[in-house]
Amino acid sequence: MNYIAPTDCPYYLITRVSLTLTSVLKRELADNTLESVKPAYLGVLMCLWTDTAMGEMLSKFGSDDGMKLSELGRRAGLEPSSMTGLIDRMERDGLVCRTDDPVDRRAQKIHLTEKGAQVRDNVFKAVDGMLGKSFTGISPDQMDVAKQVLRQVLTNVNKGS
Amino acid sequence: MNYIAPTDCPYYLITRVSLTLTSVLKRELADNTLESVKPAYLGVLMCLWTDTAMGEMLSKFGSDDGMKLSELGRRAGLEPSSMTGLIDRMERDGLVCRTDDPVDRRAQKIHLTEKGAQVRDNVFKAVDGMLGKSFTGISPDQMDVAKQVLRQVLTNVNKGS
DNA sequence: TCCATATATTACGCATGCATAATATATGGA
DNA sequence: TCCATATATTATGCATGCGTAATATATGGA
Repeated sequence: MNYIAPTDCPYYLITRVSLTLTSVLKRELADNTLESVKPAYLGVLMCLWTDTAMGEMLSKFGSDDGMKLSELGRRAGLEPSSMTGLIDRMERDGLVCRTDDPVDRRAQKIHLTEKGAQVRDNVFKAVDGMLGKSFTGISPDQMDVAKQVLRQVLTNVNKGS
Repeated sequence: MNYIAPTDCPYYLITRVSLTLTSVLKRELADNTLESVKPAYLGVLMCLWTDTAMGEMLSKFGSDDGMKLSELGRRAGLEPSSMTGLIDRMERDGLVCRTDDPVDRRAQKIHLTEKGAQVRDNVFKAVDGMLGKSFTGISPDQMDVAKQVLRQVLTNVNKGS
């Protein structure tokens, strides 16, 4: 019969969990009055928050050089063509803004807006809430193995590129 | 600094692996001259193949009652509103067809076409290829733990619904 | 200086999924 | 029989990502 239960197929499990976690995150964000923050914004926001923190640590208060759209895409793991729409939506939702790169006229710099910087702590709360609710009943050891497996998949597939 | 490496965040890992596996599967399907089979079709096809096999085992050769669109959605884990477009595309690509349900005039029955039945073995080959390439270097024990973790997430989140 | 090549963005179309609302049909009582 | 409620599908719009092609700008030699 060759019948395979869906929950035995790793592909089914992973795609389903991915959608599920995104859905839970969306709810957590809404519960924290963060309707303007979509799950897909996380990668970009993390990069910009980290970058800003780095800048402050280096005593460059208020400098905010911004980050190139292409560099953001590389760090967040998204194709350039996916970035345009993403940054469009984030700009529409008031979290970031674009400026021309003063050095490279092909490029744009992406900056956090004041709002984009302020939502940081609440977004972390929402993410923690999502992870807490979703991963209850799972031991740290199990979690480690699971993460290792997922990392291995990324390594396997990216080996050729 | 509160900096978290992307590969330490389970959410990042899972969403990334989900996209990666889908991309690998798409390539495998293309390599097996199965351009008309999109990754998203898998769930529905599996249900219909299984159902047909069951029917044959019960000596109902050629009966093919088809399966209700709503029932397919339940089994594949998709919302009804996601099913319309999916079945539209599968019909466009020649893998299934709709007929009216003779018993329930609200419902439609979805049937495999001849092509939809024939691609079965090659689709299994493509899925096996995708899993093989993606999960090399992972022991059965690790795999079991990973699957258990993913199942637990689905259980945790669906508990309330 | 000038061209071939590389890089940064954007434009467009497609695939997938969800939520909400509309429509048609069933179904279980009053 | 008739209505309130439930179920099956579809229509619409949005979010997310990808691939390909077009456009603008950089850059490293000849």
